[in-house]
Amino acid sequence: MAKLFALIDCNNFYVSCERLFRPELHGRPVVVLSNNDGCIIARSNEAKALGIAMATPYFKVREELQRRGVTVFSSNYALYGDLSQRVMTTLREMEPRVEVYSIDEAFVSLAGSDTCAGAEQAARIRERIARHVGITVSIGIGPSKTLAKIANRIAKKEACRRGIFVFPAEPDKGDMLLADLDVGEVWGIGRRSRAKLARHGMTTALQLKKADQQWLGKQLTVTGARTALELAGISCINLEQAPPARRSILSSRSFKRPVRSLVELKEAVATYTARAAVKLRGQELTSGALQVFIATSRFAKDQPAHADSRTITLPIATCHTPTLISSALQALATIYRPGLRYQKAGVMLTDLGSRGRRQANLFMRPAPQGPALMSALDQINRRWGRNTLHYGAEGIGKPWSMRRDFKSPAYTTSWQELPVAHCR
DNA sequence: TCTGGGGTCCTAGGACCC
DNA sequence: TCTGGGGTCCTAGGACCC
Repeated sequence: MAKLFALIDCNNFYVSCERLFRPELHGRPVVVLSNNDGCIIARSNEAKALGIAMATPYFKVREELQRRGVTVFSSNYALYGDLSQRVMTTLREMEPRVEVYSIDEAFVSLAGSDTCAGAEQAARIRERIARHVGITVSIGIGPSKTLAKIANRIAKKEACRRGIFVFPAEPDKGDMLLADLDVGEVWGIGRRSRAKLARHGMTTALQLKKADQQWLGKQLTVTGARTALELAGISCINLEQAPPARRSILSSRSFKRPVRSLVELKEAVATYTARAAVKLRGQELTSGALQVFIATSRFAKDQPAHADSRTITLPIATCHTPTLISSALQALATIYRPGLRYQKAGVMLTDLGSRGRRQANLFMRPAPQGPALMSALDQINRRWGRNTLHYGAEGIGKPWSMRRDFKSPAYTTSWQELPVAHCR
């Protein structure tokens, strides 16, 4: 059976989420910032038209945005995550084979449909998500995931496509599209690979498609060779309906302002560890090793730069927050250097295993009250809000915690912040 | 003052074993 | 006056994605 994929991608997703509750912002320029209000990571079409580039540092354009009447939001992941789930649920009601690829994208297998039937189904999906959730999506269809991605770009860019584009089956038509596409726009070809290919005179997707497989394997490893096959319509990347087991859990943040003292660094590391542990338990996992890292700013050229990390293997795989915090603080103490201006810290949990079957340690016994205590803590925080109960080690004032000056309310996930409709 | 966070996969190279 | 070869496992670093 011939393979056929659709890529469903939410348009300007974070901006669309914010606009759902601020309808007066339709037709106006809007941007959403990354954590710590660092960079611009989502733009409305109007903002794109003003020439605001993706990933621009906010502080560099703050005044310009103000002058041009651009509305600015801090990231509100509680809101985006919730709306993402609604989009995916709607999609699953219509399609049996769905791979959720990111917060705003999903692949669907249309194997067995011809492209015509596929396009009709895409129109129904698009209409239903708009009606049920209020989010507009674009849909690209192709014989491989990579071509579905390219089709999606075209669906989004060319208004005449009405949000849906099928990659043409006729080879010459397809090649014309690929000849027009910068190779750096192809899924899987990043900045480095693009530069490398350019050094060999290859700049378009069509050239990549026609490149010699062996040569590609040597230059870009097997992944690059696979991408070329995908461009030729030979599907090499399968639909992953069940998400693969997680291999690591990371919690890290930049600070609002540089941190010098070990005391504050300890608070931050304890906070991130506690947050990672909540994620760990949420997925019924334990961690066998933990890595702590700290770094100064990459951009402060006049300051001494330093970055270091330390990995600790835990005696027993665990999801017990106090155990993890004490290991993390131990690791931190070995890498901290006084006198530096640290900009960022993080904690990564690795060597993850499922909670049910973990290797015991002959010489140690897990704290008997641990699991019950952790689950009580998680329940209380789920019910009453994330910081209802927390560890003393996390600190109280947290003067280092990230900047979020323009955050919208948690409209859909907090009773206190529900929008209120006024009737007259 | 102010430049995100959370992931995965692949490869090279070292350690170690027989 | 010579320093094999094959295999596995682990880690660090590079590259990519959204």
